Amino acid sequence: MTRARGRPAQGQGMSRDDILAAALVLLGEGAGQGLTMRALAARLGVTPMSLYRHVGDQAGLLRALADQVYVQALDEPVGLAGERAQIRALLTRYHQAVGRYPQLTLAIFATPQAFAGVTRQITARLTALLARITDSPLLWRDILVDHAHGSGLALAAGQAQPAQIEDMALQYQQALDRLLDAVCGSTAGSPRG
Amino acid sequence: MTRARGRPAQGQGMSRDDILAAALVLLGEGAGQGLTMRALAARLGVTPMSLYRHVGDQAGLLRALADQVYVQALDEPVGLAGERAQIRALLTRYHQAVGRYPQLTLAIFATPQAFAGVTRQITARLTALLARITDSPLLWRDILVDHAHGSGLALAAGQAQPAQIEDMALQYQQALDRLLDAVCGSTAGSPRG
DNA sequence: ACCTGAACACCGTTCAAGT
DNA sequence: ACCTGAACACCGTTCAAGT
Repeated sequence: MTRARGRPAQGQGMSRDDILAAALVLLGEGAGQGLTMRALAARLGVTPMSLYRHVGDQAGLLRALADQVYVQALDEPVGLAGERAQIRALLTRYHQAVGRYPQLTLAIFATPQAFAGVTRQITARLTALLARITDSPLLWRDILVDHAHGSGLALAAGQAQPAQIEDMALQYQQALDRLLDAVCGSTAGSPRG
Repeated sequence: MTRARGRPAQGQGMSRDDILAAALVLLGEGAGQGLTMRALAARLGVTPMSLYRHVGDQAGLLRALADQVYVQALDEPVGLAGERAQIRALLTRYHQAVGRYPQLTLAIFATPQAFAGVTRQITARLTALLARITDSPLLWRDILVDHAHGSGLALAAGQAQPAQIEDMALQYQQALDRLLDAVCGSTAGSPRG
């Protein structure tokens, strides 16, 4: 049951990915206030301190988790024509990630050092896409990202049941469509939006 | 220095308002990860347990703080004609409150039991106002509230300096105006928006 | 290199006093 | 009614081992 004291045998040590996977399971269970280093270590059958070699500290763990969770928003969708459709897909996937682990999103907001690099990639791509359909790409980028965060965090406050999550996703898409209408409508030169 | 052990003399005990005021000071200092019962008690020169008779538990404290901070959003503005102007004033004040103590907002999202009653009043008034200028008041209510939350919380992540806060307020107003354009524009029957 | 145990400085909260 | 001290079950993290 308890692990040997010294260096583990070849292939017996836990990997960084083992830690991240266990952390996501813990977050997925919506366990209490969420993720702690000690609870995570207990689930892995390991002392808390052994985590530090792999993830740095708690902020490092959160950052690694954010990277892993949010990177899926950047998945290339195949055969999606038009900036609007691509923006829609990008934000829908990002919102899905934010809403899937609201406790993680909350923890990241409370731990600025944990802000993921992949988030900057997402906003950069979003800005580039917006620049092609509006004169105010930065303004709309902030609006769309802030709205996605607020909508995703409402899941944390709502103690969302799995059934509600689908509803929330639909509601988000509705809201997003209205916002994209506004983005297109706000540009004089766009061909009918 | 240290307080007597028994019941304090007349008028010597701390009041609930003393606790809330000290908590806001603590939050305002952006102290570390924020508000703890023990740090709050230490600032009041009191043992942590003495707080519990006044505010219940930590969720109760957060709820009381949220009520006190967010209620200012409901201040009646004098001589503000038109639904749009009233919505603008309501949301601007709400966003100001959310952004003034982002740590509090974050803590409330993480503690759903702490959700303030005054928040429901704010959304109710917002819905009533929206119903008079759009066919989809609930959809736009969610969009506007989620956006205000996301924008306010960005302050927590950004470790905002006081100077930046003014900029953020201006940026929010710009964004809000665009969104209100969209609200008005989305209704066929409105007289030119 | 990778894990352990003990330790330090914290948490929120309950409970039995004390006046 | 209102505050205290001791206690319980937690936190994140450092440090000196152990293999």
